[in-house]
Amino acid sequence: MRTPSGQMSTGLKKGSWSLEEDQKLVSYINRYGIWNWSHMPRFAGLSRSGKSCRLRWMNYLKPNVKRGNFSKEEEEIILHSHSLLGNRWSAIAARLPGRTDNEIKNYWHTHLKKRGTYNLVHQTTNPNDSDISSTFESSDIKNTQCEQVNHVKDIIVTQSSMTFEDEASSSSTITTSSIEQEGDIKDNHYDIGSPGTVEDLQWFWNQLCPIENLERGNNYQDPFSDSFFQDSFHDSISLYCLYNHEFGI
DNA sequence: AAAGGCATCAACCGCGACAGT
DNA sequence: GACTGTCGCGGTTGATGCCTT
Repeated sequence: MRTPSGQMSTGLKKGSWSLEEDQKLVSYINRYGIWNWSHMPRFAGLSRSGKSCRLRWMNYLKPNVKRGNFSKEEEEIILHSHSLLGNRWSAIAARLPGRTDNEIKNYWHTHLKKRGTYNLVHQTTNPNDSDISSTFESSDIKNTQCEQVNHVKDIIVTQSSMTFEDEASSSSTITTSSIEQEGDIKDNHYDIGSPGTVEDLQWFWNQLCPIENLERGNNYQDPFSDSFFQDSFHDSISLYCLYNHEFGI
């Protein structure tokens, strides 16, 4: 890792953090909390930039930061999320409690990037795992599910206003005119509830992921274009919530 | 054992978004 | 609207350890 590279011209230290610096930062934050990253280092007795302190805290010192190897489940979530969100590491990190965007980004570049897609991993590491793929054995089921996803797409595309609350929260709130017409809505909001289990999300991701859909064959229509996913508005969890509401999956 | 290449990952940097003045 | 300060994000760097020759 980076070695302590002495003092900058500004008098700020760069490079790896020492144990003493870590202790200073942790004890200061535990005592006074985080109030201003720019000014905090001086009060904490650190010759570091605010940015450096923030990064150190967020990626290493924060109590709930999870260390160690990624589990298989985490790996799959990263692959799925990346197929949907691209290099939006913070958004991906939001799906993995305890993991930081930096850690996920590093893990992607060092372990997952070369694998390409979730499907490749799924096939190579779970040759006998048929729980998800078996869902698509019947073309009728495929078509029905594809139609359902398309229905969700249509709703989204035709909405003039639609907002999602913080995806990390346990519930999502949607404001849409068509849902309001169909559901029991109060105050123009519809509480969808929990997005569901990991398995539910995996299934839904399978529905949405354009790369996987293409790999399933020409008769399986890609419900969304690539450009659709480039819009950060169309978050996968939120889409799943909407789908869940529409079809009660 | 030594040298060179490669992989890993903590940390840095630049930029954009946002809020306050 | 312009300016300034702060924060967060994503891309990149570079020191270290491991592996191969």
